[in-house]
Amino acid sequence: MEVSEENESGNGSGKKVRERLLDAGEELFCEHGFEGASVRDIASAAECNAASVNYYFGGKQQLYEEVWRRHLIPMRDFRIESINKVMSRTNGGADLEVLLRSFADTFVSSMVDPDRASRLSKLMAREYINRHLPASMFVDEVIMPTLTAMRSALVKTCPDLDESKILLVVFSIIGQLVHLVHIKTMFEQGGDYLDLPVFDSKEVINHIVKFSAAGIRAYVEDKTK
Amino acid sequence: MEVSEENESGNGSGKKVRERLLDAGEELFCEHGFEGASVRDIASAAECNAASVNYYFGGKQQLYEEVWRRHLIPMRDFRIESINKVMSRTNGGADLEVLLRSFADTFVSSMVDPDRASRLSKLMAREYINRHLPASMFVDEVIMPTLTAMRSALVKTCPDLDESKILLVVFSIIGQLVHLVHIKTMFEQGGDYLDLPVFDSKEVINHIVKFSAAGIRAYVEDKTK
DNA sequence: GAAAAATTCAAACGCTTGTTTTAAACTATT
DNA sequence: AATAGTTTAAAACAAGCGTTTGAATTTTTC
Repeated sequence: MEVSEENESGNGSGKKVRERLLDAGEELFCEHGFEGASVRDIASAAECNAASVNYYFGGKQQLYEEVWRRHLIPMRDFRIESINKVMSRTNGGADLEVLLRSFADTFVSSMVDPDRASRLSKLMAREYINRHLPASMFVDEVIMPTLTAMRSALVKTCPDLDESKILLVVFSIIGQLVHLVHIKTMFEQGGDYLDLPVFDSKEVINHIVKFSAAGIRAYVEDKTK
Repeated sequence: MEVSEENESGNGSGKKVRERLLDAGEELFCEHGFEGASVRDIASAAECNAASVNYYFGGKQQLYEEVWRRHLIPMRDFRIESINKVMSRTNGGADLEVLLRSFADTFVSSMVDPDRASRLSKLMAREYINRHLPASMFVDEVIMPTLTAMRSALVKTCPDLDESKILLVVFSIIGQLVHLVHIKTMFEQGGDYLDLPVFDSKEVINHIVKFSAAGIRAYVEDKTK
């Protein structure tokens, strides 16, 4: 009845069921969301029985949380590291545009592993809007670290930016990025949006950087006057 | 077996079932989304039998579309009218901030009827991300008219703004507004986001106006140089 | 007022969902 | 080889979904 604790030693070739379930769960949760991915679909993608989800994780919800847990800390570290890299490269007085582009890039492809690069960002964009993780988990591990890292980077980059406005500024940037990811997902999943102009992600990110930099400087100029 | 066509004369006091279903459907779809609102819940909110949904509308999907259809044209007209009002008040050379504020206000409370003011905007923010209407309906009746009205208003307000950038600019504005509505909804629906800063809608709209105006002017200045 | 049509309602249908059960199969230890 | 512990798998379960049915009721029509 109890799961052994020493089954993390993958023997190289064929992964064990628990890990296959995590992989399949990640794939299907990212693609179809929490409700959209059924336990049976996940199990059959992992080539195992549906009951295994409950055997290994105790339920669908816990599998979902476990899928996140695998990537939360690497994601957070990757993000902070990427921000720090920008900050150190320019000795604190970093270029605002460079900072914003770095943040946008890591947001849209928020994993080190390029295979699941854009996958997790879809899941995150969903999670921003339809919460399925415990609030504490998403807020503590994703939102707050992001906010904190961006806050300190922004005050260094724009010393004249009022601290009370940083939250709003980050809100605008994330709002645009989430929207971009959703539209990307929408187009990928098909549907006939033929009369709608196509979005090129690189072009949109260029725009978000420029647009947001100008928006931020509007507040900076307020203070310098 | 056929529905009579002359039951639109509400006799003042108690509405007929068909209309009660539309009202209840609107309420529950807005609050819990398409999948989140069950036919049985809607029927019991409308104080009628669940089978009536199929009797009057042919199914849940058609009820959902009918809920939209009731408000799409008024919504579109209200929006365009609101934009036109701004444009005429300033004889074409409208203030960019005034235009943006008007658009943001009508987006967040996109109905004439103040009772369902913020309700429909929730539904629309959902629909931007999880499509349940036929693509043609949402694109033709919501996205395209919005885009067209904003495009022409923007070219009048900012003659030096490159037309190719307008789509991106509108994308940014809508991304921020959708994000605002979702966060508003999130907070209203509870959950313990106590350590997260509270958003004041008026303050956020003020910010979006200022932030976006600066973002737009970044492109204008490009061209004037 | 009777016949016809429109509407309401409870019940059931067929399907999918997440989860539990139960027994068989495998794996390692003694 | 026997045994105990772990893992798999098919089947069943209970609950929810949208929808259909068919009979009862109300309303309209003649």
